[in-house]
Amino acid sequence: MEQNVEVTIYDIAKKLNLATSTISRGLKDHHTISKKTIERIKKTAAEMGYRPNNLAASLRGNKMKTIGVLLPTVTQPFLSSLISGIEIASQKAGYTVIIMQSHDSYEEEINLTQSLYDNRVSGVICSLAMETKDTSHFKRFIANDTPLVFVDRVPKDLDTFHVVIDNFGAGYKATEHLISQGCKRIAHITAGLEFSIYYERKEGYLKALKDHNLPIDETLIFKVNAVTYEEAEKASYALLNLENPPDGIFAPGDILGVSAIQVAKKLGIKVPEELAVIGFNNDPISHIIDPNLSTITHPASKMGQTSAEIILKNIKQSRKKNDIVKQITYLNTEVLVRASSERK
Amino acid sequence: MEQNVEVTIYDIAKKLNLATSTISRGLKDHHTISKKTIERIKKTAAEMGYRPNNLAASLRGNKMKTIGVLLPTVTQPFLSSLISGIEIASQKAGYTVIIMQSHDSYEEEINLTQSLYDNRVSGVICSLAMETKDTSHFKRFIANDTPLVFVDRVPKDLDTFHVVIDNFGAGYKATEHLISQGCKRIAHITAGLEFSIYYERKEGYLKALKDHNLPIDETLIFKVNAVTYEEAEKASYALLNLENPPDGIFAPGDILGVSAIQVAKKLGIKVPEELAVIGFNNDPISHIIDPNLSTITHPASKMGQTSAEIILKNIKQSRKKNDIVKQITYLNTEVLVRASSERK
DNA sequence: ATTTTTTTTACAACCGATTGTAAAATGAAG
DNA sequence: CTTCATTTTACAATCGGTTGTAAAAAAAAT
Repeated sequence: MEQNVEVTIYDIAKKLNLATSTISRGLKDHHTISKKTIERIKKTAAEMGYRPNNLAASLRGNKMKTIGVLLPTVTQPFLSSLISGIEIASQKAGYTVIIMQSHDSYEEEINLTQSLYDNRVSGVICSLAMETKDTSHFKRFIANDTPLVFVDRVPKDLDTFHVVIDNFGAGYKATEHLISQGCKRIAHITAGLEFSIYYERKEGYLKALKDHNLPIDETLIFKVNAVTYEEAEKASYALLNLENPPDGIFAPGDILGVSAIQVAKKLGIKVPEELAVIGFNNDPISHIIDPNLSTITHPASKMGQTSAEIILKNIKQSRKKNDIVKQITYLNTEVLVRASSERK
Repeated sequence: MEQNVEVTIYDIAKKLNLATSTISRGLKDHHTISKKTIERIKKTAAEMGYRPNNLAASLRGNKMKTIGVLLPTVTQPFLSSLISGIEIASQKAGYTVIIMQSHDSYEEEINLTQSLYDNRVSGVICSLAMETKDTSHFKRFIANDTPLVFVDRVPKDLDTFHVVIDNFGAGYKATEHLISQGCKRIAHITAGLEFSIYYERKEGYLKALKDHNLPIDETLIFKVNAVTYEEAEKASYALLNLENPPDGIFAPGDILGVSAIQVAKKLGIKVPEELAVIGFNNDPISHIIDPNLSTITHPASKMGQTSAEIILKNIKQSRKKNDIVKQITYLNTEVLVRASSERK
């Protein structure tokens, strides 16, 4: 019966009559080890079924080759694509990805932040929980020189790396598109806290109205408590049942936009003729709904890759403090015109 | 300027004039440490900003408190829900989750398997890549007594834990439902390798036809190379343009079902009157498409939680070999009847 | 053949916590 | 005041690599 013992570099050293340091260096092609020895080492290592122990290797540097990812949830299409992007970039660099879900809870976020720290991750990528206002639980990483990237939902008060889209600009573009289709009364659904992504999208919406000399009607702005189908439906009914209903809706999320279309259909309102709708994110549902939902593309996977690359780039130069105090990377978004807003 | 040095139990020991072993034990309420001392230790630990080092703690046991998760991708709704379930159960137990994507590649799966091993994870949850036939790259975990759970896409030749649904039964139920709605010529789309989930669903379909004395028509069975919209569309056109077209389609995935509805609409075929459709998974798109797609529920999050719980339960009893050689856990599925298949 | 240079290998401390065992301190019983 | 039991704390090895430095071996130069 084969003993279930792990092969270590000590075993290889013993077998080859070499020092463990030689094995360690040989395994990673250190220049001070002769090619012949390297070959011998690698050959026997393979024969003996040796597998490196990342734990032991990481202990000295006090950092795992791991990137911690802290998100509200993993089930939203945008966020799962984000993970995918992070994972692809990390995998390439030989880094591993740890995932944690805050479920949009501030409390959980704090705990998970500690857990990531306790695991001595090399870097952290985070999209903030809906509830989070205070971000002092991240300071430990900064003090520790652990690269920290906020993506999409970023804090406004922390000097770190941000990877975002121009939410204001996107809101502006979306609204402008509806205006270009002849909309005069454009409704908007909003969510979240002040200075959140939704806040900025709303600001873009307001600015576009102003720039095109359209009046701002507060009754056309509805705030939901969460971006769910239930809340979305509530919002849609509220807006479409107004005495003076809108002829366009800018929904800052595809769930909201899809819901608007569904409710419009139920109420016998023709989309896009009587109501033009544009969403946000380009989720799969946006091209399933009939008519297909116009939307703003949100480069999820790309944002993930970019975030991971920033982490990786800022890991190495250990010892010396990094000079970059804050860096905001903006990725491009586009208006994707589909049937729900296109008036020929 | 505050020095950026990590606080260790050595620092606490020095400050309190105690041995590091006392600190270590005190921190985890070991019974051999007096309550008074425990309190003192915890208090100063907190004051000094001590945070445990999981790396160091894990080195001795040679296992991180981490569960490795290896999936084809993380962006499919079913799989992201699976992750969510795994993550919730793990988080509760103080375990961390590492995610890796095989992108349905056998090669990548082998590499990632090694990477998980090198990270000394406590357990592995895997849904196999489409391509994978040989599963010897998992033997290392078994030899190592690292709990291994396959979920959804499981191998047929490895003695481990499986968490699955009854694909045969689900295929049978789906088909039977269509029959109950009066369908006589039921088409089926299939995919994947022999003995895959799709294979079993097809077997269920065939059995249902037989049991209801319906003829099996091979022209009504279409095989796609991948479960994508492009392939789905191809399949739908092929089936619906047949000389003798089907009056029902059992699609073993919602993408396939949605596509069938879309193509039917384009061809002017009425759903469900002329064509009843049922999908599989209960993805979000299934209740966005008009008419809503009937489907088979797939308890993704529950499967994830169950998998994680099996891992956790089988981690502890280290040393002694586990007696359980193989265990298959079946979770329930249900036929979710919606408009796409309901004929009043 | 001897010295210098370069290549190659060995030694040993170190990373931060865990844990078996021994020792010391305290309390109870005689 | 002993003696024995119990509680509490300390010592030191251990986990598996990494790495600075010293030493040995081989190659090149004189």
